[in-house]
Amino acid sequence: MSKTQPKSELKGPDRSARKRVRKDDRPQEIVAAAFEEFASHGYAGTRLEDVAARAKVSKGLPYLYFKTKEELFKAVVRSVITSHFDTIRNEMESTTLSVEDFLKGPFLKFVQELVCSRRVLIVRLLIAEGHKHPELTAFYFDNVVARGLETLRALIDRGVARGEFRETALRDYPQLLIAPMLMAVIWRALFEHHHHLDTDALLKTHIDLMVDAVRAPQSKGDVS
Amino acid sequence: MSKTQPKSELKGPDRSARKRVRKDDRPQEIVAAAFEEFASHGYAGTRLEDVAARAKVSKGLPYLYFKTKEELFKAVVRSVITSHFDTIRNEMESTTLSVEDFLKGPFLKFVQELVCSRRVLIVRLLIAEGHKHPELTAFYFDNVVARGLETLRALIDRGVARGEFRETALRDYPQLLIAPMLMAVIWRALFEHHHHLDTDALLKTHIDLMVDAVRAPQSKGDVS
Amino acid sequence: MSKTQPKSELKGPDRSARKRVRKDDRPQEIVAAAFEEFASHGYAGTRLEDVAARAKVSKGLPYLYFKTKEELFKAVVRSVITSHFDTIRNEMESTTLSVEDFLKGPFLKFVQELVCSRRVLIVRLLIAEGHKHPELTAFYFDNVVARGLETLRALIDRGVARGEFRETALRDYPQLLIAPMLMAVIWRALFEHHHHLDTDALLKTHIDLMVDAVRAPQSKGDVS
Amino acid sequence: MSKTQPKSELKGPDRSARKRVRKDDRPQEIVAAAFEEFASHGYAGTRLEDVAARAKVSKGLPYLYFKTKEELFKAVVRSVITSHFDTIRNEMESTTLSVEDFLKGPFLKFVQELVCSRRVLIVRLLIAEGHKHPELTAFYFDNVVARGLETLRALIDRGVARGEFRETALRDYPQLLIAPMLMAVIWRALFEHHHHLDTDALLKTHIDLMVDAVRAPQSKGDVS
DNA sequence: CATGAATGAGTCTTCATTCAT
DNA sequence: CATGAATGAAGACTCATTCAT
Repeated sequence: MSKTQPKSELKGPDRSARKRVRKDDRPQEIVAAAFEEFASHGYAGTRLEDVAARAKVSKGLPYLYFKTKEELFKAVVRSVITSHFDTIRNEMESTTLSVEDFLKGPFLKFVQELVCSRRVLIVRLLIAEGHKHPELTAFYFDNVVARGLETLRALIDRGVARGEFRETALRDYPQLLIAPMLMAVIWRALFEHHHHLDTDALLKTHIDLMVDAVRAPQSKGDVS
Repeated sequence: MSKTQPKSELKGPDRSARKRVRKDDRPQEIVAAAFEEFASHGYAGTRLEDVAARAKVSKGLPYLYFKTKEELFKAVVRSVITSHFDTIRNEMESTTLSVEDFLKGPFLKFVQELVCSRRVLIVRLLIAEGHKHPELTAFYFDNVVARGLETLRALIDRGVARGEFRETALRDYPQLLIAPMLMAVIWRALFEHHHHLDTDALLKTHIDLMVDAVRAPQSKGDVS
Repeated sequence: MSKTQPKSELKGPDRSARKRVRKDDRPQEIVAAAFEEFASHGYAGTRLEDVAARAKVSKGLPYLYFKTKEELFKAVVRSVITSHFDTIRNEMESTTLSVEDFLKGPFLKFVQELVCSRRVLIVRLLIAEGHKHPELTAFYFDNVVARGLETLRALIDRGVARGEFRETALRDYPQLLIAPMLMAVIWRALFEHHHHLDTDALLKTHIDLMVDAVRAPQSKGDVS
Repeated sequence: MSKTQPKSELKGPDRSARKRVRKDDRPQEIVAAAFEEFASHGYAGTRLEDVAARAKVSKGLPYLYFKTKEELFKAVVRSVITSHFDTIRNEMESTTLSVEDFLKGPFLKFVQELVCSRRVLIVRLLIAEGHKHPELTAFYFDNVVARGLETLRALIDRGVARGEFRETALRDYPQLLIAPMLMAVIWRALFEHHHHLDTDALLKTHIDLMVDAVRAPQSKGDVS
C-alpha cells in the first residue's frame, strides 16, 4: 500500500504478447541479445533495458535468470566460449595431414572464419573489460587460451618430429600463430571504415611466412 | 613578468609559488591523471571526480579546460599519440643499417620498450572504446597507424631493393610486423597473472622468424 | 559517452535557487526532513526522494552526506538520541528534592513533555525497525536505555536509603517507571483518533500509584 | 463428495491425498506464513514470494484468496486478534476469585503467556504499520483495546465495590495495567540480546505494586 | 581563476501483480 | 484450481555537469 505499491489503475499495452515465444530458451535469447549489446557498447555502456528490448522481453525478465548485470555478462562470455574451440582442437590432434598442410588448410580456414564471425567480438569485450572480471578472465584463459596454445605447441612439435620443421623458438611462443588474428579483429572493429584490410589474405600471408620461416632446410626443395 | 616570483610574499610562503609554477601545465596534469583513470577503468567506468582527485585539483577544474568528459578523453588519446612515434619513424627513414639489422636492432628495441611502457595502455583503451569515438579513431589511424604502416612498408621495400629480402606479401601486410605487439599488450593486461609471458622474447622471436621468412636466398651467407 | 551521458540540451527549472540557504547545516536539514519521513512511513516506506523534497534539496544531495539510506537512518536516530537525555539524568543525580517530590515533579514533567514531543517518534521507529539495525539498537541501548535505567535505579535506591521508600522489587525493574510512556506514545500514534487519552494524567496517575506502592509505612501519615 | 478420496489413484500415490486434505485450510496456512514474514520484516519488507514459499505454495496462489498484499496483511492481523482475548475476558467476568487474586493469578498468567507467545508480534506490527491502515487499527481498537480496557475497568470497579480497593484514578487509566506488557514485548524484541530481562518477574512486580497501591487500607488484614 | 556544493537525468534492481498454461 | 514465467512501475544510487562564492 501507500508508496510501496504501484498506483496504476490502468495497465500496460498488450498483455497478450506474453508467453508467445515462451520456451526454456528464454535465457538463451537474453544471453544472445546481451551479447550483441555488450559487444556494441561494452559492459558499462550497456543498459539492461536495451538488452531486454532487443530480446523482446520486459525490463525485469533478465533478472529472473541472472541475478545481476555482471552475472549476465559472465553468462554471455561463457556461452560464446564454450565448445566452439573443441572442434578445431580435435581436428588438430587427429589429423593425418602434414603439419604444413594442416596449418595452411583447416587451421587457416578456422581462423579466417573465426575472424569474420560475430563471436570474435567476445575477444574485444574481454580485452576491454577482462581486467575487471578476473574470474571470467581465468575461465577464458583456462578454457581457450591455455588449451589452445598447448595444442598449437604440440602441433609444432609434431612438425619438428616429422622432420617438416626445424627447431625454432616458435614452439615456445605459439602465441605468434594467433597474433595476426588479434590484429585482424581489432582492425575490423576500428579501422575497416578508414581503410579496407583483406584479413583473409593477411592471415594466409602470416601462415605462409611462418611456415617458410620454420620449414626444415631439406624440405625446401619440396615447396614450389 | 610571467615567470618572475610572485610579489605577495605575505600570504602563503611557498603555496602561491607552487601555484604559479603549476598553472601552465595544469591541463597536462589533468590529462595525465585522466590517462591513468581511463586506462584503469575504461571510459564509462572513469569518474571525473577521481580524475580531479588524482590530479590534485578540485572537481570542477577539469571543466575549465575540457568542456566534457569526451573532450578530455580525446585530449588524453591525442596526448599519448602525439610525437611518440615520430622518433622511430625518422630513424627508420634515415638509418644506415641494413634492414635486417634495423629490424632486429632499433625497431625491436622500440617495440619492446613500447610494450612495457604505460602508454600502450592507450591501445587497449582504443580497442575498447574506439568505435564510439570515430573522430578519435580517425585521428589515431591517420597519425599512427597509416603512417606507421607506410613507413614499415617502405622499409620492407628497401630491403627488397637492397637485395636483402625476397619479394613477399609481407609488404602488403606490414601489420604482421606489429601484430605480436598487440598480443603482448593484451597478454600483459589479462593473463600475466595466470601465466608469465616473456614479451621481449616473444617479440624477438617474431622478428627473427619474419626476417628468416623473407630473407633473400643468396643473402643467407651475408648475414653474420 | 553515448548512453552514459545525459542527452538533455535544455536544463532544469531554476538553477538560481541553489546555495540560497547554503550553510554547513545542510546535513542537519536533511536529517530533520528524514526524521519526519521515517517517522511517518517507516524505514522501507520512506523514499529518499521525498526526504530530499521535504528538505528542499535535489534528489542526489542526501547522498553527498550519507552514503546510503541506512546511513541516513542511523544519523537520524543518533541525532534524536544524542544529548536529549543528559539533562534529566543530571538533574536526577544532583537534585536536593526528596525522591517522591522529584518523581512527581521534574521527572513527571520530563516524561510528559517527552511524550508530546516529536522526538518520541524515534521510539516507534526503533520498535518497528530496530531489529533490522542491530548496531543502531545497541547504540540506543547503551546511550539511552541502560544509562536511563541505571539512573532510575539509583534514584529508587536513594529513596530507600533516605527512608522514603520501602524495599521493593521496583529497584530491579525500573522499566516499570517507563512503561506507561510507551503506552502513551503508542496510544497517541494509533488510537488517539478513536478515543482520546489524557496522557499527562495517565503518566501522573502511574507515578502517584507507584509512589504509593513503594512508600515506606511510617511515611504514610505524611502524605495528605 | 467433498471429502471422499480422490478417484484417480494412478497419478501421485499420496500426493493428491495430501492436496485434498490441505485444500480447505490453504488460506490459513498462507495467513500463518504471512504472519511470520510480516512479523519478521514488517509490511513493506515482506515479499509475497517469500510468504508463498514459506507456505509451500506457488507464487500466485495467495492472490487467489487475497486480492492484494494489504488484504493479506489485514487477514493476518484479524486472524491473530480474533477470539484469543475472549477467553480471558469471560474469565474476568465470571470469576469467583477476589479481584486481587484474579489479577495475581489468572490475569498475570495470561499476560505472561501472551508476552512469550508468537502472537504478540502482532503488537509490534501494529505499532509499526498501524497508522497506515486506519481500518485495521480501528478493528483492533474495537475488538481488543476498547473491550479489554472496559473489562479491566469493570474489574477494578468490582474491586472497589467489594471493598478490596480504594477509589483511585486507576479505573480511569486501566491502560496502566497493560503498559508493562508493551515494555516486555519491546524489550524482548530489541534488547534481549544486550541484557536479559525476566519479563515474568517484571509483570509480576508490576501487578504486585499496583495492587499494593490501590488496596483499601482496611483490607490489608484480609489478604492472606 | 578555483572550488566543491548542488543538480537531476539515467541506470540497476526489486517486487506486487497478472495470466497463459 | 494451481503454477510460475512475465510484466512494468517504482525506488536506491551514481555521476556528468553547473555555478555561486
